[in-house]
Amino acid sequence: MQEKYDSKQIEEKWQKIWEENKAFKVTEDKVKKKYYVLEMFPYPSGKIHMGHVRNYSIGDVAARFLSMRGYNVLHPMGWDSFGMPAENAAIQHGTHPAKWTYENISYMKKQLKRLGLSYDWEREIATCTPEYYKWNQWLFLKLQEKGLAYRKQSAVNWCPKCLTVLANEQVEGGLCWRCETQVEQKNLEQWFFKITAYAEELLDYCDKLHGWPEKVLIMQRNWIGKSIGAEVDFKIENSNEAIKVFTTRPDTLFGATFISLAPEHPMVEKLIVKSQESEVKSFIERVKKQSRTARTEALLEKEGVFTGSYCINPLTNKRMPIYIANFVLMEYGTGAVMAVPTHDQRDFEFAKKYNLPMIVVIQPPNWGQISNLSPLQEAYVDDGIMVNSGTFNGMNNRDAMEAIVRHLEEKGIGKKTISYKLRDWGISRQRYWGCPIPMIYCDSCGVVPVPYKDLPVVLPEDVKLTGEGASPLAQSEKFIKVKCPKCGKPARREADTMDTFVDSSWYFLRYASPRENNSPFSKEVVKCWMPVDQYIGGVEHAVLHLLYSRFFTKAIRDLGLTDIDEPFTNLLTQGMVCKEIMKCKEHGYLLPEEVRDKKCIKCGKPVEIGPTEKMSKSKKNTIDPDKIIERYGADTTRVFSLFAAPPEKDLDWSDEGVEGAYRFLNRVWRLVAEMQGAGGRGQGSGETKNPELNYEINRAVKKVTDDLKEFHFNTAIAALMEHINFLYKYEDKNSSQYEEAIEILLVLLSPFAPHICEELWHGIGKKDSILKVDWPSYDEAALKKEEALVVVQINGKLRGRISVPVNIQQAEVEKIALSDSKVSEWLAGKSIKKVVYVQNKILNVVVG
RNA sequence: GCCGAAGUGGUGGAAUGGCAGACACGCUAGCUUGAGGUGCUAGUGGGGCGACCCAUGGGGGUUCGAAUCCCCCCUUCGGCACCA
Repeated sequence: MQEKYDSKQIEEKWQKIWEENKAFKVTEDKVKKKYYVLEMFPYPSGKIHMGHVRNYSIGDVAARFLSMRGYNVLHPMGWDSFGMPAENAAIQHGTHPAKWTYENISYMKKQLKRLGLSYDWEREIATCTPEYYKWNQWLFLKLQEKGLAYRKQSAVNWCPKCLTVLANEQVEGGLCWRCETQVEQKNLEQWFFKITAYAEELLDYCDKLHGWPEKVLIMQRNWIGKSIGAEVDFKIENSNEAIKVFTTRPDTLFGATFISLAPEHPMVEKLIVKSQESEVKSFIERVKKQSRTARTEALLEKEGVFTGSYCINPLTNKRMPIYIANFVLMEYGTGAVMAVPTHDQRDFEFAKKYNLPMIVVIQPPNWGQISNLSPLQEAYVDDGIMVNSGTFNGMNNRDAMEAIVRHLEEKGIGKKTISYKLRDWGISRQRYWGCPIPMIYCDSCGVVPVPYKDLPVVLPEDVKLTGEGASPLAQSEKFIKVKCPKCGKPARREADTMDTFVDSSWYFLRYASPRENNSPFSKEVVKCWMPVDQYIGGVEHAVLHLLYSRFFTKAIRDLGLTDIDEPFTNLLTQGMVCKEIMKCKEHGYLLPEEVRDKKCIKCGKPVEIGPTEKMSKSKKNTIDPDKIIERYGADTTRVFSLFAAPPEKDLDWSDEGVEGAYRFLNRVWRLVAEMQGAGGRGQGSGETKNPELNYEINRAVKKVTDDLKEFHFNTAIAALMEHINFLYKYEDKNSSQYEEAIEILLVLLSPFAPHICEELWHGIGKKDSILKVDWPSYDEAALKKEEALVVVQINGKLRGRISVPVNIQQAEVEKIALSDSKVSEWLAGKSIKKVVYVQNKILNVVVG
């Protein structure tokens, strides 16, 4: 064995051997229990970044650990390879998106292999291949048959930079999730997936996903946004029609004094009275020009205009002026709001501005004190007792809610209703590099699905990408022109492609049988592997990919293709990889090489250092994994990224920390190399075990095992460091027991640093791969000590430590403690009031 | 504004009711080395000569005992934000 640890040589050697031996190939197994470990597959953007390294290191340790514990582990990898960057690269440099994508895949795959990740590469998939996206199209057709994919005209989010429509989930604070451009509204005819059909089930199962972080579930629940209320009809004065309103506060109905409509409400036209016409129309024009973001900005001043029409409050029979208000959204509820200024802050502000009547209908418990405050300073939105509400007076408002709804139902003018914030998922994208939507438009037959036998609808290669105009596919005559499958007359293909989130909504199923070519996946094989036992990825997909995948899983189940309700049993959302930023007042963000002695090398001005932020190219605080692997090796890179912080927390990059991880592996190397150098290893027979070393071996096994089960990688590595520190100091290095301790060290460390452990494993004479070794078990008896260190407290303060035989009676411990000179000093002249003893741990003497 | 998470040495973090600071980084001293680096040994929360005292964002509480549980406040980060 070499004296010096040469990470590069070792890592290349073992990666080659593992590949040749197909060490990570996995097939279905009837005997072993399955375990499916999955990390979110990457978009092939060019190179992997530290976030990937962290994500995949976590997954790899989990996969290797479970595999050594006897599970049959499915651990696949692939590429989310449709998407805009490929198309943008094509526009800028003229490279075809396919070429760009496949080159990136090839480079990134090499990078992943250099990390020594235990993927079964025979299961690799790429969503941009016709073999994959054929099944996207197939699933689309199935959903369309079931009415879960449909086409409609509606206002949609348009990103002017990406030149495409975005789903609601892909707009973050009014900005495009990808490029942070202000999103605009456009009225377009688009394809939608009916995710709202699953709103209730998606919400319901949030309570059953015990293996998910509560944070993610809360975000999903909020996104679905269920609220229970009522729909109420407000009859329009001098008309037979009524305005339907959704309210979560039917208890305040007696206090409703006017109605607010969204500017887009379909009845607006009919309600405008001649005298108000010009004013109303100019208001609507003005509001429609505002972006949706501006309109949903909570700080925006509430504005409106009177239509001139009235409706009638069904309970009070009072006239209610009908207003159009800028803050009412057509997409939510019915696009019409019954305004109760006394018990809703928005209505309150609106009513004050336009001098509209206010009637208090819920009395706060402390009414006596605040009744003097009239006129009201703000709306009272909490619970109380009903007043000014006819026969409902005196009831508590919670009970009144139900009573009033019942009353409305009896009169046939209202009903209990549930409303959701979740909208259907718009999936049409006006871009080239995506999965074509398999639909045909025929002047005679209308919208016609592409027959299953004609799948896949292949992306044409001859499209010129300019970044201008509408869907690039529309420009390809060859693609667009098609015969109608029904009547044979000339027809046009759909020119939009699917949102790439469609591709990633079921890829985890494809891994089970990646080469299946009669269906998206083999039903039987999927049954063996699904659901994913452990899913790992960034929290940024909390309501994007993770919600879409849940929806797809349920829809696929209802197509009869599986019987799985939820795709991911356990979810780990890892934190971001951060590093401090460096900034020069004149030159902005600086790379480390642009800073010398804390000064900018361009202008010599002092550089501001910190705070730490998520690594990003624009902030110039990234670290290239290639460079770290080149210098320290994959094992060090992996160990550092797992040791520096618990997986769900943000990780602060530290060059010194990497050095520390490297030092640790070097210590492991030297320790084993020295054992070899010493030549003699113990005979093993007839030796008596050293109790301290025996304890240490079992302690390490237990600690690392327990920590790995909980994904506490940082403390597991710390335990291994303690183990090696112990072995460095241990004197009898020629015993077979010491050799056992070394073997245990290598086995326990191997999921984290597989290459060095494999090399050393063979170095100490083992013939089989360390991958095949069973995870060690520990001897509970060895962890029982004969003596226990009992801490003696007096009034809760530490006053002494005594060593006692384990499990002796409290009285005995007290006797020993009280005879301890230090303890007795503290007790002199005091009377003992109480003694608390926790076995083998602590003795607390309470004195007066 | 609402919801959530977090706040512990110079730093990353450990301890989820029982010895606060495991492990690592950094720093200090010594040894090794021609030197630098590496490696090894020892030390390292603050205060005090000391016995000891003080310390887990701040304040209160529960408990024999609180970083940990409860209440109030402060700060930071994340998510949602006119959703009727």
